[in-house]
Amino acid sequence: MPRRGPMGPPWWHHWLRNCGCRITAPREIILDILSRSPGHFSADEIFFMVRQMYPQIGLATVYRTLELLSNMGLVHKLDFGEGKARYELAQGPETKGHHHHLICIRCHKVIDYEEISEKEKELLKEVEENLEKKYGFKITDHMFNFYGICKECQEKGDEVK
Amino acid sequence: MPRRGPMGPPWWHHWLRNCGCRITAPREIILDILSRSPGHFSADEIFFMVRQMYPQIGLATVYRTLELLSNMGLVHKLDFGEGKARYELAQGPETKGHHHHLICIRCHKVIDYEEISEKEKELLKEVEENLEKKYGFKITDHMFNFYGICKECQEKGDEVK
DNA sequence: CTGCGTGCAAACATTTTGCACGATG
DNA sequence: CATCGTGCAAAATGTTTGCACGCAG
Repeated sequence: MPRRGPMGPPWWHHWLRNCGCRITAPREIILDILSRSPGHFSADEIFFMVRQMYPQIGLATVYRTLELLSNMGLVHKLDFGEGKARYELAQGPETKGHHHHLICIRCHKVIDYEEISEKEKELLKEVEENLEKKYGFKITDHMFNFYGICKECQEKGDEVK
Repeated sequence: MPRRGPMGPPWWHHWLRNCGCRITAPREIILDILSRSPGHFSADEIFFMVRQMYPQIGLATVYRTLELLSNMGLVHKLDFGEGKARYELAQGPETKGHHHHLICIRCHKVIDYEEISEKEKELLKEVEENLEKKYGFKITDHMFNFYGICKECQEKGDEVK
């Protein structure tokens, strides 16, 4: 069921092979679902989505696959302070390639924003290059979070109890 | 034991009062410790540090206090993918006010970096103002993470197993 | 045919919660 | 002196692991 181009294997096959990993149904289905679903999903949300196409899957496999993909840099493991991780595709043909969030520290609402100016893009590239040089890192991705209090929570006042 | 200025109460008293919270020994000690310890600490690391000054403290109180401080925006709850949260002071007289991390997706090593150019500072301020206007958020903090593969892990090759 | 990957269930770790007592303002 | 906050222990939750079977390469 993975969506493919006019023909040939899905784009992620070379990622898996390059890492010495086998191509299996659970991996294909998880990647397929992530690649066509924008947003951040918890492991059990992914579990339920995958189960609809592949009912015999186990939750442990979902966790193992997500960790694998995360170690490959294909998937981004996120934490918004809810006590469980969330995941999103980090790399892919249709990925915009940046993950910028506005997170409310009271209600944990998350807003994705996409706006990014040319100036920012340039500066970002510069910063990444400096970091790579200085620390010997091979940077594959980034995530910018802004924390604050959302409109609704501001209206509730400053009491924190 | 909290370190105070020449006289008068520690700087965080007004934060607590402003939120309608009482000033108690556990809260004072946790804030005191965080404010003089740079770095990111897990709940139980903080628990052990606090216990040395205040042995009767319970781990639950540490969690409750950290959540409180996090909701106030005084403390930053971080997740580097280790399966437990880490905390650091977000606001305070000596806080540099930015939390920028370089995170290895293989070994989860975290490098804090402090370098930030004037150009970046300006742009950041601009971006924050735009976001506040556009989404009605009151931004209190931010965190920038760059993900990649550290020098050591690069040497181990691409196999991810 | 040789491992690697999977499903299941049990184990683990961290974090949260209920309750009765004690401290704060 | 009325609550709010705390300590303890138990519970809940999310995530990891051990093992035997099955499939990819």
